[in-house]
This record gives sequence, C-alpha cells and structure tokens, in this order.
Amino acid sequence: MVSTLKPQLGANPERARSHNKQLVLRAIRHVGAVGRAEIARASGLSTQAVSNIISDLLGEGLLIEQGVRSAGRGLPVQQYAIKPDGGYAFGVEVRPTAVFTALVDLVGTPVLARRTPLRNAGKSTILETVSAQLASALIEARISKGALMGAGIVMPGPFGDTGLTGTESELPGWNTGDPAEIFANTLNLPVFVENDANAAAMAERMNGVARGLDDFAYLYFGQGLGLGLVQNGQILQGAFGNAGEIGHIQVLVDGHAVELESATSRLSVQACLAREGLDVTNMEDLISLYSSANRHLLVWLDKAAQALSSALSIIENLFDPQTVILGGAMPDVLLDHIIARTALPERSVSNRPDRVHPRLMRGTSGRMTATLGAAALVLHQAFTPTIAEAR
Amino acid sequence: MVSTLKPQLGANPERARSHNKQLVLRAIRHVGAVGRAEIARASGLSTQAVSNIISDLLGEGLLIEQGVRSAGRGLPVQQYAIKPDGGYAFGVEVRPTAVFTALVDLVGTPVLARRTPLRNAGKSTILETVSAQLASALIEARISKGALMGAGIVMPGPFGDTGLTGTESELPGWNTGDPAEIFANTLNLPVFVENDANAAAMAERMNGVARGLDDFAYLYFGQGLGLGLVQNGQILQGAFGNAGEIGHIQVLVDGHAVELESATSRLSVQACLAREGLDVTNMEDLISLYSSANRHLLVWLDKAAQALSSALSIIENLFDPQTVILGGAMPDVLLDHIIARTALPERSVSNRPDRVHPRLMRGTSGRMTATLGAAALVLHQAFTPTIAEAR
DNA sequence: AGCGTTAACTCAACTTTCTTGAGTGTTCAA
DNA sequence: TTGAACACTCAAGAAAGTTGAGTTAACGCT
Repeated sequence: MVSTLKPQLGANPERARSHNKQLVLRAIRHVGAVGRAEIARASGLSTQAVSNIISDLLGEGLLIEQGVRSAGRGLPVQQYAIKPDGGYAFGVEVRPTAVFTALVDLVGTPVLARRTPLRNAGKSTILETVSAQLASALIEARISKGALMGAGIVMPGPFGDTGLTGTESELPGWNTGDPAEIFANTLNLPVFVENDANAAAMAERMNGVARGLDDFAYLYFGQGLGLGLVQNGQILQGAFGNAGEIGHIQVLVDGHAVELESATSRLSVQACLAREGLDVTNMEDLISLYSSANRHLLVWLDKAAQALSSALSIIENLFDPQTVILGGAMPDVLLDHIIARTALPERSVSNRPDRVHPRLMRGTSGRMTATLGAAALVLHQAFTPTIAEAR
Repeated sequence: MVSTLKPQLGANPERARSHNKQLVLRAIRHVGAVGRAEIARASGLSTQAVSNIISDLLGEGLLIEQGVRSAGRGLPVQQYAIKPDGGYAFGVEVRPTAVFTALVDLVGTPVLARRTPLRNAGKSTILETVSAQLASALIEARISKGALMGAGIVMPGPFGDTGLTGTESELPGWNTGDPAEIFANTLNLPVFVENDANAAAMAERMNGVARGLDDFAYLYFGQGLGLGLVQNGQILQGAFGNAGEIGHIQVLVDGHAVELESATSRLSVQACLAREGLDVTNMEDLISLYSSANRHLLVWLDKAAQALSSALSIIENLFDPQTVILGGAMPDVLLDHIIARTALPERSVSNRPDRVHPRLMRGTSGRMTATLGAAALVLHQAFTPTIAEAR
C-alpha cells in the first residue's frame, strides 16, 4: 500500500566535498592539465574552494603538479594532472572457458593483462580464479591492496530471467544473487558489473576514440553483437540492466528479415565460412583470409554491412548519438572494411550537416577491449560526481 | 587546441540546499503524504535537516500539513503534502494551425485548457498568441505571474537540420536560434522545450499510468509516431535533442519492410481509409467507424499492431524499460484494440516472469496529452534535484 | 492500569565546507 | 614605467549540515 521511497542522496557537507573532489578530478582528467581558476569557472565554485580541494587531492596522492603555463596576462597558471600511480583498477572479463584480467592505473594505462584458462565454468571456480589473479597481479605489479580502487567485472548478459535466456554462452549458476555483491564480498572491493558492450564503451570513453564524448553508442562484436549506450556520460542500463540487447532485433539483408546477430558477429562469420569448408577459429585466420581477398568472407562482409546499415538507422534515430563506434573481437581491417561499406542512412536525425564526428568510427578492437573496459568502469566511477546519482 | 571544460555544477551550501529542497518535494510528491523521519532515511540526511527544509517549504507555501498518522509505536507522524496552489505551470503545444495551452497546478491538476487557432504559422504570430494566452490564463485563473514556475513548450521535432527535415508538419522559421531561449525572452519565464512524445511521457509520469516509474518508453500517436524515452527519471534527449525519432525506422508488415510511421499514425489511418473513400478528420469519426466494426479500419488496426510488435521488440531490447505506454491522438478504444492485438515478442529482454507492469499499457490519450505534458516538464524540473545535472 | 520501550520530533551546540574580500606576485600593454 | 589583468593565498564570516540530549505520544507487556 505505502509505496516506498526510492533512496536518493541528499547533500551534506561530506557528500558535497566528495562530489566536488570528483568534479575536480574529472575536469583535470578531461583536459590533461588545468589550473585552478579554470576549474572554478567551469564548476561554479570559488577559486578558494578549488584550491582547497586540490590541496586535499595532492595530499591523497591523486594529483601531481604539472608545470606552469603562462596564458596571456596575469600570474602563470599552476597546472595539475592526474597522478598515474594514484590508484589502480582491476578489470575482469569472465568467459565460459577463460578469465581475462587486467590491472590499469589511474590514467587508464594497462599495467598488466593476462588470460587464465578455466578448468570449468562453475561459479566457485570462477570466483577462486579471479581472487587468485587479483592477488598475483598485485604482487607482480608491486601494488598494495589499498591502492586498488575497485574491480570491474564483465559478464555475458542478459541478466536475470528473460526471454533471451537459454541461449549460447551463458554461465551457469549466476542467476541467483547479485553478481556484483558476490564479487564484492569475495574480492573485498567495490565492484561494478556490466556486459561486454557497455564496458567496451567506457574503455573507449576513458582512453579511446570516444574520449570526451558524452553521448555515443558502441557496437561490440563479441560472440554475438552487443550495444553499449552512453547517454550524458552514463551507461544506459535500462530498468533491469539489460538495455542494448541489439543482437536479436530484425534487420534487412538482401530484402529478407534476419536477426542482426546472425549477420554480424563472430559466430556468424565462423558459421558462414564453415559452410564453405573454412575453419576459422581466431582473428589471424580472418586477417589472412581477408588479405587473400577470400570471396566468401567478402560476401559475408557485404551482408554484415547491409545489416549494420539497418541497425545504424535504428540506433541513430532512437538515440541521436554523437557517433557510433564499432569494435570488439574482430580484426581492424575487417571493421574498417565494414565501416567503409556500410551505407549511412539518409533518413536519420544523425544525417546533419554540422556534424563534428563521423557517423561511424572504429574503436579499439581485440580480445582485451572488454577487460580494459571493465577496469574503465572503476575509473569512470572515480571521476563521476556522486550526488544525485540515483542508483 | 585547449578542449573546453564542460560546465558541471559543484556543490556549495546554497546549491546543496536547493538540491535537498527538491529532493524533499519529490519524496513528498511521490507518496502523497510522508513524515520527516521517513524522508530523512531515504535521503541520508538527518531528521533535523529535513525538518529545517520542510519548515522552509511551508514558509514558501509549497507544502501543507496533512494530518498525523500513527504508525505503530512512537510519536505519530506529522505528514506533509504538496500544496496544490503552491505554484503553477503553463503548458503550450504549438501546431501549424493552432496553439494549445493549459495551466496546471503544483500537483498536476489542470486549471484551464484552451485551443487557439492560428492566423498563420509564422514565428511572430505564434509568439504573440502564446503571450496573449498566458496573460489571459493568469487573469482567468486569478493567479499572479509570480506563482508561475515556468512554461513548457511542445514543438514538432526534429530540431536542427537533419536528414528528416523537409517533411510535413514543420513550423517555418524556428531553425535559427534556440526556441527555448526565444520563448524564455518573450514570456519572461523559465522555459523547457520538448517534442510531443517526450512531453506526453512526462505527463504520464507525473499523473498518469507511469506515476513513479523511472524507466519507460512512451509511443505517442500524433501526426506521425514519436517515442518518448524516460531513463532513470530523466528524458533521454540524445546529443542533439532528437532521440526517439522512431517513425522512420523500418518494420515488417505482412512480410514487407515499411516505415513504422506509415503503418501506425494518424496520417496513416486517414490515408488508409481515404483510399477506401472514407473521409476521417477527427477522433469521433474513428470511434464510430470502430463501433460499426468497419472492415477497412480493422485491417488497418491489424497492420498497425503488426508494425507495433516489431517496434516493441526494438524498444524493449534496446532500452529494457519497465513498460511501454501507448497514447496520443488516437481514441482509447482503438489503442486498446491495438494493444490487445499486438504480439508481445518472445525473444525480448522484457519477456521476464517477474514483471510487475504489463509490457504494453495505454496512457492518457486525446488532444491535450502533449499540452499537459508540456506543463509537466515544468513540474518535473521543480521536483528534480539539481546538483550534477549536466545540462 | 501502570510502566518501560519505541519512535518522531525539537533545541542548542558544534562541525564542515564554501564564500568573500583584501592582499600578493607575475605578466602584458600602453 | 606604470597600470590593468589575472592566478592565487589568507583570514574572517556565513550557510547548512550533524550530533546528542531532551520532549512527547503511542504501543504492549505485566
């Protein structure tokens, strides 16, 4: 009867300070090196307040002084930058056969990255493996656990019991309990869980082609095809955390309606080439097929581009993003080929003359994208002001 | 070279207070009547802080005492509620042939609503008409201008120069300058501009079936078909304010790909019936055709439901909303018919057993939906905490 | 019926953090 | 050479939150 109040944070001095700290960090990260006055103007705070906050952050080892810049008249600007070893983030990508882990510093540079095969895909095996990898990563990088700000975990979605469960690539045993909580308890760290596409999008935003973009979409070629949506600088998660399940929508290829994922994904290209007797298991195989201009691969690429054009129309018209990024487990040359061949829909809100970004861009590809993205989730959190965050 | 800092507000005492005030108002609005302790728990503020804020809000005439409720042990709760005449919002919907206006009180109850025909669709004519309507509305309702919190304006999108311009129903002369600013200067009020679908979605969230929902989609039957997306309680606007342009995406009807809007919109049903020699100009005509079970109308409804099923699959899988609402310029009986006939996609993240809301619901329909939604934009703003709002 | 427990709310003192305004040092331009 | 522009610091003051003790009212156990 009594509808419960959704918790949302009020502002008290402590939270205000924390909010402002993150605001300052974000501003410094955004431009690499800035002075206090500029931050003050952008944030609506007094220079004094910014000065105090920066001196705090220096004390916490999150910032370093970064020389002076004399900009026209007046006292030269004392600039500050993020201190790379001010903190670290642990990124984990869980797959049915292996766990990928990476350690990333505060500016997003990978310190180490590793692939660990799994004996089995059981929940406890995964938790043990991740724990062990975290411990050994800390030792290898000579970092204290206190310097770890958190862990990002990439797991195959969708989460919970949906109409899409029962499909391939699922991990058993994770439908009960909140994965984030389970990992948080095991690792004793703040944990953020996302799917591969969302994580990849954040990686791109932290240190890739989407740097500084607040509204974009990321199409992630994985086992299937995932969509990561960033709106206003935040990942769009949906009511139950399953937004971006684009793989199952219908698109047109050669006049026929097919599931998008069946035309553009790693499984799709493997299946297509397997029908022609070609056994492709890794990215190198694909690259060599492409460099030899394999006809079947080119046909597949053409169909993938067609499917993508439909998908692009939907994404652009529904989200009106600054750009759409393509990346993931697909060689760069193939992504570039697809991008070059994808017809940019004319009837689209994105077809505007005053664009500054291309409508379709290639992001970081390769096996570690999502893992680094997992770590990027932690960094994102560290650089995002907290008050008024609803969840 | 120097990338500019995106302004984002830091927290100072003044803004913290304003944030907290809105938080308290929102909490009270959400449940109708609450006590201070409960708000304190939900917001993470002390009861003392909430008490102080409430006494402020009482002084400003935004709240009224709402009796005591004895809930178990302890001192009975002194409850508070929004004071209806604590403020008013003006809603405007601009169409090429007429301007719709409405005055709404702080709890969302319409005080008056009106349709004013336009001599022409020129910019100055519109501005004059809206100004005049605002003035006369204040007089008629005996409200001082000071009690007006702002104006919401609904205008046909998309905004700016896109691949979709040059189509029907546009207003000339609004592509230069920011419409919000122009109206704000003319009316001398805070102004919020949105398209019809977004406004309707907010109306539904304020006082309709989406009350209390933070993640949902609203399909608005207007001239065409628009999609209003609410994510985390906020309208999803996209990078250039044109998100939700769903009318032009391709869907399948009887195995053929067509533009969604050509199968489900007012223009579509009019065109379809006109081909059969039936001239339908208003909702009453449609209702009588429906009650006489007109074959052509039933065929159209069937196709609309088919198209909608495709659209629903896309919306659900991309946004993972709590529910999808149908409303707008279409009679309730027709909306209900369409909803009953729309196949709910099985392969959808929304097809989950633990749902609490239906996947498809009917919202408020009728000519004034978007106009009331325009006013709801103002209310929404009044009830939304401000710190960390990025735009 | 009496009395201890529970819970909402208030009062007054205290704390945190921000702002303000005066003052310092550096640079550029007239 | 001088003054304006600008970044930054210092110290005092102001705003808004928290804390802890005290008050009041309802419930429930004896």
